[in-house]
Amino acid sequence: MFQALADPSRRIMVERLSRGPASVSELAKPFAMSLPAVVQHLQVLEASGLIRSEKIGRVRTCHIEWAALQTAEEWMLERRKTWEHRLDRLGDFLADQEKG
Amino acid sequence: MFQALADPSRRIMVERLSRGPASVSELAKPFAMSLPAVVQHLQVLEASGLIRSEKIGRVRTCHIEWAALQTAEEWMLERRKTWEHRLDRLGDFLADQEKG
DNA sequence: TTGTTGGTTAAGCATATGCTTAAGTATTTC
DNA sequence: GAAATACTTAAGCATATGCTTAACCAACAA
Repeated sequence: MFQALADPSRRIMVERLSRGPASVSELAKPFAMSLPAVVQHLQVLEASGLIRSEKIGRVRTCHIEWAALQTAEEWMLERRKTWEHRLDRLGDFLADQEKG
Repeated sequence: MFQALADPSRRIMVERLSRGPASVSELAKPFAMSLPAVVQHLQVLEASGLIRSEKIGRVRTCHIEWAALQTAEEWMLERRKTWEHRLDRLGDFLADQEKG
């Protein structure tokens, strides 16, 4: 999932999709690359769970799967919590030093 | 930066460092890979701004650069805000439909 | 001063990644 | 039904990535 977000083009696609669903060719517009390349990126995003897509007629529509993005956000949060907890303990230690 | 977090080994290193600073060999312990491999990972992390390190005597100590992790977290947040804003507008639209 | 520890440099290698072109296949639209 | 649209499949290719081994260097420690 972090892997999927590692590529700048894919992040742009996610940004676009956070503004609402879009078709493959719509997503391809801002890029100079070929359509198959775009589709490959979308496959990576879909495999990672970050987006979902369904095909109606001949157009495939993609949309964000919010839950997945939340997972990544939670990982960050978890790191920060640990970090802050550590700083708290350090603060307690320093306060104890002062007292004692 | 997302690129740096894309690798599982590097994420484990960041997790370890969120619990406090550590030396290179300390960070290497949980891994089966060679020391140069670990150092290469640390170089990627440092280049991305996620960690910093300084060498004292012969031991290099690494610690998290919190600001960078925050940047990634903010990106996620930004996506969610856009998404929620979109849902709000959709809600307004539906409410208007109901009234009209 | 000799060895050990902690890390660094350099070279090489296998696989993964991001892209391309060329040739399909369904669906509309005219 | 012919042409255009919206992808899809397949093959190939250049570069990046993650790792290895082998040698090296600096700082302690015995």
